[in-house]
This record gives sequence, C-alpha cells and structure tokens, in this order.
Amino acid sequence: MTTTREKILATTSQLMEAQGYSATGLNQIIEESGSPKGSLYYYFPEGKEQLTEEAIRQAGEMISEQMTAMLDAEENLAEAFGGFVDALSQRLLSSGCRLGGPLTTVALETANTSPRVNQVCQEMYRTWQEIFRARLERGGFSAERAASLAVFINAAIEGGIILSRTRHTAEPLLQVARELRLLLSTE
Amino acid sequence: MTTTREKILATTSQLMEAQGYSATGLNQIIEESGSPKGSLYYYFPEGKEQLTEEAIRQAGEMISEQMTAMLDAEENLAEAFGGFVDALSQRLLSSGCRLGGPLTTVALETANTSPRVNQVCQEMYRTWQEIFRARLERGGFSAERAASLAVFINAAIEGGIILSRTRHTAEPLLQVARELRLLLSTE
DNA sequence: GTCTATATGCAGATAGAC
DNA sequence: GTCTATCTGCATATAGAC
Repeated sequence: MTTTREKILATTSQLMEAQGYSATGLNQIIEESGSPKGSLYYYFPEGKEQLTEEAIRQAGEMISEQMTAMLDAEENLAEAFGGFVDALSQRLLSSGCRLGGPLTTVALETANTSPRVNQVCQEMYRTWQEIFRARLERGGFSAERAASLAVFINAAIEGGIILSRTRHTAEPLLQVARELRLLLSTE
Repeated sequence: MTTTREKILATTSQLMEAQGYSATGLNQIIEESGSPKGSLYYYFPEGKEQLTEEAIRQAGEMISEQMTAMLDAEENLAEAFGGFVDALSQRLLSSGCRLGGPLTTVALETANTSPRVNQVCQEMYRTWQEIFRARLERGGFSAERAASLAVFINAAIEGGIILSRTRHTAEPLLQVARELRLLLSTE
C-alpha cells in the first residue's frame, strides 16, 4: 500500500536528485506525485526542509541497503566494488543520465544554507563510508588503510556522478569502476 | 583597473561557487559587487545564462592556469598531483569550506536545465582532464592509461570537494591528495 | 485529510528617463 | 552607462471551509 505521504516522499527524492533543492518547487512535487494539494503541510508541517530531510534519509538508506547487499554478495574485493559502481552507472544510464546520486546535488546546495538538510547528508555519507570501510577491512586492508580508502572511494564515485551527469554519458562513472578494480586488485 | 563588467563577473563566479546557480539571484550579485544596478543587462543582455556562462568560463580558466603551472613546476609525478590537491584544499579551508570547485555545484544543477551553461562546464572539465592526461603521459604512463587516469583523478577531486563542503572540513580532500600520491607512486 | 484561496516576498526581465 | 520603476510569474507558507 502506498500512502499519500509515501508518494510525496518518493517524488521529492526523485525530483531533487534530478534537479536539486532550489530548483524543485513544492507545487511541482504535489503535481508530479498526483497527491492532494492540501496534504503536503499536513504531513510535513515544518515545510520544505523537513520534507527534504526525510526524503534524503529514505533515499540514502535505500542505497545503503543495496550497497551492503552487493558488497557482501561478491567474494572478490575488487569485483565487489567494481560491480557496485557498475550498478550505479546502470541506474544513471537508464534514467537518461538525470538520476545519479540522491545526495550529490542537494548536499552541495544546502551545505552552507540549511543545517538541517546538511546534517542528514553528513550522516548518510558517513554511513556509506562505514559500509565501505568494513568491507575493505574484511577484504584484507588494515584498519587505517581501510578508513582512508573508504573516503577516497566515496569521493571517486560522487565525482564520477558529476562528470557523467555533466557529459550526459555513463562513461566517466564506468571509468571510475574500472580504476577502482585496478586499485583494489593490485594493492 | 577593474571595470564594472569585471566586478560583476568575479562576484558571480564567487557567489555561484558558494551557493549554486538557482540560489544566486541577480539582485544579490548587483548588491554584493557594489555595481550600478542598471549595468547588468547592459553588459549581459541575454541575462542570467549568459552571465553564468562567462563567469564559469573565466573561473575555469583561472584554475586551468594554476593547474598547469603547479603540475609543471614539480618534477615528481605523485608530488605534482598531491601538491595541486593540497593547494585546492588550502583554498577551501581559507574560505571556511564554502568555496571549492567553481564548477561543481553549477555543473550539477544545470546539467539538464541549461544547455548553454552545461556546454561550458563540459568544456572546462575536458580542458582539465586534458591537462592531467598530458602530465601523466609525460610522467611515464601509456597514452591509454593516462587518459583513463585523468578522468579518474578529476572525479576523485570533485568528489573530495563535495565531501569536504558537506562535512565542513578539509579532511576528505586532503585524504584524496594522500591517496593520489600513493596511487601515482606505486604504479 | 483534503480543499481552495490567498498572503507575502523575491525572482528574472524590461522600459524609458537621464 | 547608469538609474528607477515596474511587469509578470512563481516561490513558500498559511487560513479556514468542508
């Protein structure tokens, strides 16, 4: 069952992923989700920031789950990460290079303007890095190396998303996948 | 001599780097630059998109020059790239983690909404990657490996900027610098 | 829970005086 | 070249009926 509240949240994260925070209006969210217009402030009385916070958290946690599942399913370390980034670029490609990174744009836009949204973005990035770190340590890296590499991998992926979305091709992100495979198999 | 036109351009790229495209209003640009209000549409008759295009190009080319200079000045390959990223994080830090990457935010925001701005962002990223590629080839990498690594390095840097701005610390970008040093000295 | 109507403000852009 | 005034539209948010 999909409640009105859930439809609003799903539409919000999708639109914000594609357009960013400022460019996404509440009217557009209502319209696109086909939700009753009066419901938005009923479910999210604190307005756009509250709505965004919840949407970002939900989208971030969905990625976390997919990430954990994929990294655990593959025994080989390099292939585990390579495969995960391949999956991301698949998602990017099948959306016409519009979707890619539910946090990326919003995190940048709100870093210095909305403490509330910034907080949840920090939290999500930390969660992802922790998942990476744990998998790297399990794959044989020392605690220290794993922690540093986790941040680096996170950065490479986010940057790959920027380049792919700007160039309207999955190629940059696929190159990131290839380089990560090399990096993790040689070390 | 700083003309009115130049002041408007400089203020635009600075504000957009910190706040993004949508969040930066023309009124704010006028106000902050201390420019005569009537001048904006005199110098940039095609409006916000034209202004942004020129501001992004100017800022991107400034980075290109600094990049070329720094990469050429250091003989050791790993240190050349490491030092350049260190310099970026220095810039980020001294702006209170607000500035960092004149393209990053704007490139994401306008990727699917303004062909004109998107075009110049693509152009600038290509230019940077070409500079990286040439330096990597000069440092001993094959043509093919250099091209692929150049994109990867570009991605890691842009992603490091996202993480640093989100977390309000230079640390992530500094970690990128460290990992790049490792990557380029072992291969 | 959902509706309509609306308050309020700022956005980008334009016109015309000087 | 610069200024002021203004058009038009959409943004977030709120009030109150049903």
